[in-house]
Amino acid sequence: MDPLSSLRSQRLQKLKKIEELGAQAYGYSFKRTHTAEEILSAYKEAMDVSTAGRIMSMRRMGKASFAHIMDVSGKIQIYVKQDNVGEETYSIFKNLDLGDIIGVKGQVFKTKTGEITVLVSKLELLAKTLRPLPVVKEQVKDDEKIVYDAFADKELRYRQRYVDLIVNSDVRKVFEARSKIVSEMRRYLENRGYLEVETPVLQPIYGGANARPFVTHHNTLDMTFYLRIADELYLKRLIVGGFEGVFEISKDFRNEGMDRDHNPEFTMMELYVAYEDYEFMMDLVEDMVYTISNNVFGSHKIEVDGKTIEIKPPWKRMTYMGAIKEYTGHDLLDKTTEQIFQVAKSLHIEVEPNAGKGRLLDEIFSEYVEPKLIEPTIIKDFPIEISPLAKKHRSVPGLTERFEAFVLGKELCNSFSELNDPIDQKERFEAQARLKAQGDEEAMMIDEDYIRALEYGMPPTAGLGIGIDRLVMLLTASPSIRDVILFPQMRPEKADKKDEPEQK
RNA sequence: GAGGGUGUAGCUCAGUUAGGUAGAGCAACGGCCUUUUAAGCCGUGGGUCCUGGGUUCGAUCCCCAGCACCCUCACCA
Repeated sequence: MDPLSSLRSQRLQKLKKIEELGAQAYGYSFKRTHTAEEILSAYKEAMDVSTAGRIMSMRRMGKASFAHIMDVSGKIQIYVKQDNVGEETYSIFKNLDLGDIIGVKGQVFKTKTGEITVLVSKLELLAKTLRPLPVVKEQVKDDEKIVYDAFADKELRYRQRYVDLIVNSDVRKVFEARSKIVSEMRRYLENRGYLEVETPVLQPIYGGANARPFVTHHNTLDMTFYLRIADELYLKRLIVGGFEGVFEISKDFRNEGMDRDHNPEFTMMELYVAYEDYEFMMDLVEDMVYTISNNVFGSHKIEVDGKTIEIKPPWKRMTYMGAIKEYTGHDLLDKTTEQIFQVAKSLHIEVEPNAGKGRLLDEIFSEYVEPKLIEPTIIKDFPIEISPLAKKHRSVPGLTERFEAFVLGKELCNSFSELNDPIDQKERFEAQARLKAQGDEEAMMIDEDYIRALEYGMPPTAGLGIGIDRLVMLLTASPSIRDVILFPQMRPEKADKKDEPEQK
């Protein structure tokens, strides 16, 4: 027998003993009067409480034992004494393991060492564990938590997030923060009167971003659908339809590489506001991120790698070309493709010989500018070639009214004055189609229905897309997207003999 | 896609300097123990050393291939 199943069978034995003692191993409900944290904060000598949680540590000394049980609020120590609970319950207790979930009733007291503890008078098993929990020990010293033998194997933590959440309390904090961030964002947008809507995930024509899609098939219609790569084109159809402020918070799917910043499915918030432009959106995004941070963390500073990032508006603003000039010394506005090509070469950027202007600029920008944008910075007026859905700049030819905000060298959001000229939009789509024909798998498809919608007239509109995962990474100082996604995408687990159901 | 790293007990890790099938702490099991607290004391059990090949009398270790995860770069928002 392998060791894991021997640990399991020991637990199965205990389960049997407990049942033989007439107790139930899997309860139906348990009425609590206090959470662990409430007991600590409401402490009064001899206060009666009823609380429940998972056994995280046990110190047994013959006929009396201490244990800590943990619920969502924290940990509380319990003291189980045979004289108090009776022999029968105590023998049940002796068959409990770390990880078991129990409910207890009793009076609160302070031990010699001053720890608030429940002196148990009644104990009920609510769920018996069959698998051993990773044993993590903690010691609190001068407010600093020292963790011994932390459950640290990232692969196991991501694959078995339930275990990670049980033993690594900071993990839950990240996801609680994530939930609050989304909820604060929703409230922020609703307070401004914008309407949350839902648009299709399954799309016959994908669009709104440059990315390769997931492909699927509908049986009854016998046709190909794509999982959306963006919500954009549907949301703007709603602006055509007369809504004046709509947003959607939802999953997008991109069939691309996975790394620290990319998960195949990720959460996006897109917002469209009629009669506004990108300048309006710059102010909005600054204020929104600042407000969310304040409301969730009570702070507008972020500590990362020993750096302190101030996110209070106003953020630094630069033009795209201005930023390239500042960080490379080259003024590329009004330059020809050939001239830009030469500059790229002189900057030691590898470029394909037939790369277009937009591509060249994008390479230079990504290489020389992006990594420098540590403090929150808004970069505006992007080249038209890489902005097929953005409105032409009102005064500078070749540019669009598009901006992105960067923090810690990474993009935080993407926004523009939306292109509402159907003829211009059609030409942009056609340019994309030519790129696609040349083999650019990420170029956009022509969406005739979207053009038709624009032909009915879309008011001037400001649009914004903000990646929720990356915003959460920023605000929680998480180094990997996998740390802010509960169940990140992983390669399938190898079939593990140990995990096969036992034959009985 | 390229390079590097890691993979040993349920968990965290040693180790095999030079090839002879392996150790610690915690957890588990048994005994003693009715206010302890990262680990009370004594004892016991527990391993396909990631997988598959090769070299060898013999491989956890050396060689080759593969898999998973991590890091860097590339691709990519």
